[in-house]
Amino acid sequence: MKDYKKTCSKEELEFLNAYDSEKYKKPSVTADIVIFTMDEDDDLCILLIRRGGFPYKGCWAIPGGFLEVDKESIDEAARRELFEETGLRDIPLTQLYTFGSPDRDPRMHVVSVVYTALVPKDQLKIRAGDDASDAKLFKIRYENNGLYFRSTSVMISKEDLGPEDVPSEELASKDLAFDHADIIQLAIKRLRNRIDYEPDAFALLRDPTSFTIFELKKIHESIKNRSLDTANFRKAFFRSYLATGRVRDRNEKREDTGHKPAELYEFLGNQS
Amino acid sequence: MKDYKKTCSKEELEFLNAYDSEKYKKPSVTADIVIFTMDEDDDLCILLIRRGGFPYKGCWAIPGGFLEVDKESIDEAARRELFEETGLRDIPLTQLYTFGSPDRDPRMHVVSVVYTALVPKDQLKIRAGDDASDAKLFKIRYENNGLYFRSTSVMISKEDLGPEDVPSEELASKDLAFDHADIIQLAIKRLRNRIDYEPDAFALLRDPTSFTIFELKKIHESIKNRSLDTANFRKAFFRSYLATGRVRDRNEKREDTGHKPAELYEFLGNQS
DNA sequence: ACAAAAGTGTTCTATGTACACCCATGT
DNA sequence: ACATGGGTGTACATAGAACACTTTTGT
Repeated sequence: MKDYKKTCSKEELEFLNAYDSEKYKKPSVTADIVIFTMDEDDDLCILLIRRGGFPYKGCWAIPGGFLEVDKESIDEAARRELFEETGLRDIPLTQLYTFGSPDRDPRMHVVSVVYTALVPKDQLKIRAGDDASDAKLFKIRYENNGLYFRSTSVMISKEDLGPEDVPSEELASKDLAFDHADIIQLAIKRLRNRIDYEPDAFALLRDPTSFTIFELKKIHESIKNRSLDTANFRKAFFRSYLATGRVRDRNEKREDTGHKPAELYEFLGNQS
Repeated sequence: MKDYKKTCSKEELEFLNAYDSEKYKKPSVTADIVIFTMDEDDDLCILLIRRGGFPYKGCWAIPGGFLEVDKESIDEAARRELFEETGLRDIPLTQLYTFGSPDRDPRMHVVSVVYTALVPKDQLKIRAGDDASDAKLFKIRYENNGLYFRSTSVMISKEDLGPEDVPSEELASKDLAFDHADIIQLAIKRLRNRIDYEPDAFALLRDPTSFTIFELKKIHESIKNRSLDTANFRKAFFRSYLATGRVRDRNEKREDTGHKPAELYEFLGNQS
């Protein structure tokens, strides 16, 4: 693909060099990310950023930024945004959906390619970016058929403030910037559908190389927002992951837990 | 969303009116469509267009075009392209994926939002557009772990040429323009996954208001590229569609077919 | 002793798959 | 008579959900 100009005819090369790509009006393109994590209470959370400038100044929004034209793919732009916002690389990123109504942003026509990232507990160090005045984790809450967000008490920030310094904050869908409430709703829906047949949950473990079945179960429970049967979850785990070689039994136990020690497992990924 | 400027502060309104959206370089955005149909042999086909201009002049490509900025959403752009290419409106369109590598198009950085359309047999009247020199249906063929395309003998075109006038044409993935071979491969993969739990197959019926189980089965078979058991297909059909009210028994039979008359059914859609 | 989680077993039902078989029609 | 599809029934394996029960640890 990169060598197209080297292999094409002289006539075509002339056409390409004379081509004026600015003759048509273009939309702006952003890569945005819905970043999911588990907090200390084993609740599903998303990372939101308070907007420092217009439009929607002061509102909470999902992280994102403009595509650097001719320099990066949208996938790379999403990875770059994730790194700038969380300091994390090599996190599984999946494309969610692309939004492109002309009136999404009052400044101009913006096409947003949205990705979903699953970030492991504890590894997340939120960096409040230069253009963003604040960043916070919000628990996802479902109340009277609407979506709400409550900021987690334990916060990670630049100054490492204690829990007392960060008052709990409650957000409704309508308080979010742009169409980000719709985007988050879709991301949650997709995550819930995927969790039954994709190994997404492993990406949210504190340590995928050493975890118990109960820890994995808690992730499934908070994503599905309902409790699961222990026996049935184990059976499905053994069938789907241990028997297929995607998970290995470490033959070690998690001890000093206040209850019966649990077997530890290691996620090996999807390699053959 | 449209009334944002009416409800915001004077200060913000000044900001928005002074905002210069052209200060950053933007990519081009297109809406492209993978259009699936069944041909007379009950084989799965896609509609391809032969490119009349550079780049990839003379190569076959999926239909698509640039987003009209500030005028339409990408969904609307895809619907517009579908109408311009096939003359069909109100066809189910689902967003497939967004491609955005800088080197996809040798002219400039193009972000393509790709949609999948399922077009019913017979209703398709291909219009060779002004910028496209030719349009054809291609059967999808799987040979030695690669994807190939063979043009259907029976063709619909402006001049209504007979079958003899259109020689059969064989295409390999590498003969397609841009990264369209990858796009088509992904579209087929998604269609195959969806067919088991989404009512996509009904959209490919000659007449969704009057069809037999065998006709529906043939669509499933050509999408999955393998034959299915009659008894099992019926059972699944009764369970999934008749029992849930998404399909109605017409209490009529298809006759004069050279075999036992078959019961006719009507697809009612997904309304509650 | 008790809480908390670890871990095992049984039962019922729904689904997917394989396969054997008979039925009705036009040629 | 026969090809072609229409249509029914049985049998088996597996997956999911419900639930009862025992085990092992730290406090």
